[in-house]
Amino acid sequence: MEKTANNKALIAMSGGVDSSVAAYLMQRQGWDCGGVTLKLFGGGSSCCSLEDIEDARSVACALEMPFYVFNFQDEFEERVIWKFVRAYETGLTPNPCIDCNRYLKFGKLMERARELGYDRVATGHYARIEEQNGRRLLLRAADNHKDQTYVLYSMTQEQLAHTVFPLGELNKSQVRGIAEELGFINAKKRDSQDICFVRDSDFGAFIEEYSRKTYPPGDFVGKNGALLGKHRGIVRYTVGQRKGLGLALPKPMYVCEKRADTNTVVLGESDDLMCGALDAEDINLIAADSLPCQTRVTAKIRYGAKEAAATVEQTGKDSLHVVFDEPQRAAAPGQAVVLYDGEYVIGGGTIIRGY
RNA sequence: GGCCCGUUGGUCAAGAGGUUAAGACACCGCCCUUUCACGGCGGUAACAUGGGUUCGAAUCCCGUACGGGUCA
Repeated sequence: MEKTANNKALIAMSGGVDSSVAAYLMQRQGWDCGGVTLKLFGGGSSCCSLEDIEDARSVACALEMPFYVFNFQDEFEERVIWKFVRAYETGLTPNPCIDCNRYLKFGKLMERARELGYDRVATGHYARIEEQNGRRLLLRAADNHKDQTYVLYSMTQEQLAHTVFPLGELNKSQVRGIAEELGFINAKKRDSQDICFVRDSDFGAFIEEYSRKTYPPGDFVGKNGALLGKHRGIVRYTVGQRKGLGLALPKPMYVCEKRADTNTVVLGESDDLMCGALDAEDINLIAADSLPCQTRVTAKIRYGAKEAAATVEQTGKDSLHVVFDEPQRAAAPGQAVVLYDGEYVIGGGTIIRGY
């Protein structure tokens, strides 16, 4: 086992309960802790408000640990927001949380932490890290319901080696219980949800405002090409979407495909969304350097999706082909597919197409 | 002009004398959720109009209005 460089850990504190309790637990486990809140976005959204920063500061203060605020707005804008906007423009459905973890929390933040002499970064994610034969493995949280490994699949060995997830063995009510016991100001604060940088959940409006472009109306067409109506701009839809289409049709209709080149949105019935296989690129493997052919896994194609049995094949250095035992609903290009072997995260990648 | 058909919530659309007047889409609320979605639960909301027939009419009959078709 490699030696820990030092016992200093920097805790990423959002101002919420989870990361606050994470800070407390790290301290209790004997780490020499500092707390930091990342200033990621300047707009008036739910993200990084002054109040959140003050909540985090208050907890850090109560725990008598140094507290910092890092201004990562430029990095966040380029690596998360613009990427998000460009993805929507090209008809993809991005997951900004994954990029935020990848580039900000375990990228830029970790880099800065180590410059400041902190060997580890801790966060309030519900996930576990284990070491086996010198390899760091990522495991699902003990609380399956809160498990967040889906948004962490991109972590590298280097990142895992310098990360601690103190909440991995706990469930949410235990965490809230600890926060209440300690009298944390945010013990009862509502869990975060929605995209942190988008106000009012209206991300279509956000994209238009942010990119200073408008996305023109186009056609809704059926599988057979029949014109079904007009859509309100391609960025406002995602594969699998049912609500908000504004069409009165005899059966519930869903977005099956977005064709950015023709500004067309293809609709179909629920069954038309099922797909038995998908291709993924930009992959990251955690459990091994590469996959043996035809690996049996369970796979998730959305954060909240249930895992499904599948067989995966690595088709290139950076690509995967996944075949599901049972067809899956609405695989959306741009979302991640994450592969599991029981509790262990094998890896994952970005879906580029489903069949 | 004659004849025929249609007119149900914001939209589409069931209903064929006794229904709490379906369902879908939309909208609102809640739940779920560190993405976008899906999903679950609940809510608002309609029988074009006047007059009959009937114990009882969205459902049957007549007139009016509007829409569509057809005939010279």
